[in-house]
Amino acid sequence: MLPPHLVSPRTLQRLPLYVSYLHSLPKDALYISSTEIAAQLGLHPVQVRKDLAAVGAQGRPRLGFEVQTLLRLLTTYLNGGTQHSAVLVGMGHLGRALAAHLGFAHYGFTIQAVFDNDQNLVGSRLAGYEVQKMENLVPLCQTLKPAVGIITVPAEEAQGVCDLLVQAGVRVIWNFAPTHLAVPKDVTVQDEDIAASLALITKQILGQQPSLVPISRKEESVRDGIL
Amino acid sequence: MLPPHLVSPRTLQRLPLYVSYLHSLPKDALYISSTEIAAQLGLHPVQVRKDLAAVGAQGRPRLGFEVQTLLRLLTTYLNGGTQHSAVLVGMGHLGRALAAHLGFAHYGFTIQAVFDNDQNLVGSRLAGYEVQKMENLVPLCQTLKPAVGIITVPAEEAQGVCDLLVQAGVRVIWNFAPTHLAVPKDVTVQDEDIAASLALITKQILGQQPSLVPISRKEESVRDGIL
DNA sequence: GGAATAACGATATTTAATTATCGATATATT
DNA sequence: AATATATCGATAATTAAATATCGTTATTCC
Repeated sequence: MLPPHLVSPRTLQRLPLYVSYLHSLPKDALYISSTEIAAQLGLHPVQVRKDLAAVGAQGRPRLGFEVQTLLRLLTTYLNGGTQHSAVLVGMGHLGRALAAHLGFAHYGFTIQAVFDNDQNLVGSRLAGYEVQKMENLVPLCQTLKPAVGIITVPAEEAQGVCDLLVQAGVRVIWNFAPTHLAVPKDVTVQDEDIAASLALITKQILGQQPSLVPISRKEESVRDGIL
Repeated sequence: MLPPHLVSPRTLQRLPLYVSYLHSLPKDALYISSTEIAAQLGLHPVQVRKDLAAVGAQGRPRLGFEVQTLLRLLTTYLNGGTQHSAVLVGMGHLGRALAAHLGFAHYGFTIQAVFDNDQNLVGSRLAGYEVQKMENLVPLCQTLKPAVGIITVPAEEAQGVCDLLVQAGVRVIWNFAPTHLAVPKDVTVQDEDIAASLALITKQILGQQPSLVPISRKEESVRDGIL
């Protein structure tokens, strides 16, 4: 019943994809098969079954998986049943987009405070949050104890902001600045590197790279049937 | 001399990381070793050497790799020596952030046109681009023939925009909307899924997932020495 | 009610990616 | 000039991920 304690990172990253696909299903759909999910998402049916098994889902022969049960399993697994707290530093366009987006609490995150060093922004309300001045960052974080610090400042300022967050006790950093951050080894940084994605895109354009979802000999016939 | 024609996706995604790290080096640094790069970026030295070898770099025993040569090899490999064209649809906060960001042409991309369906935005200049109305999308794309279509509209509108881009002949889609897009099989979609990243972040918080950069038995001593 | 079948779940195989090992080399040091 | 050593580059071993295979099951159709 309980999902195994170690789900591979690759599987983990696909889980939200299933959630979004399940949401797109007509309301009266009771069951969905791994075959169908795979065909729609361009994945391999066996991979889908393994991914779903990882969160403890079980299907029925000939029918597939119960949609609502599956959704529940996935979402509770993904946010661990609890809401996580975060602070966001840098209320430029990217920061505002993220703040508004994550504001949709169904991602399991709650933004507790947002910061910026622009005096014109400090004190104003953006995306529903009152922008705090940078001087408040360390003291506020020390009391709020956010689980994550989100960095959406220019590359040049990112390391400084990171240091402040670390100093304030934040141990997980989500870095959107296009630069590498040095942190103590008990702190983890997850880089959201657009350059890495661009690299893939570029190779897609040049057609020199294999597709991200490589088509195997066996699957070809299946995929041909999609469209 | 010429880089091998197939660089693995994982390697490809790390290349920009090396670029950014090399840029952060002091100007008078002539050589850099894979050992040092690995230590700073939290990677394995062998992996770094293999990655660099993939773009044709060669180092010197005891010294490492010539910084400037390495940078040149990486950047020319990454953008294939040419500039790529793109159009961007959706000039909300995310769209503006991307437009401004990619405007820095050193990513090898040129944004040819930006679109939005908000009449208040159409005609205005944002991030240096004059916002076009949606009606212009298909005809403009047919003449401009952009290599990539970037989608930064709300999830509900993404499929419609995607269909228009496909109709206009765009064959590579970079999708920032949190939804899965259905496309003909000669079109590739790269999803920039924030939910997938969030999934990793959440597991980081819960401490249930292995680190993204797992620490091997052998490397532990090296990493301990970083800080 | 019985046969046909679509889909599951478990196991095995294959492929990709990472990490380890080690000889060769060129620089620095004595 | 000789020696010690840091680093490379190549190959081998390991680990992780994806895909294939196949027996089982429960539904549907006859």
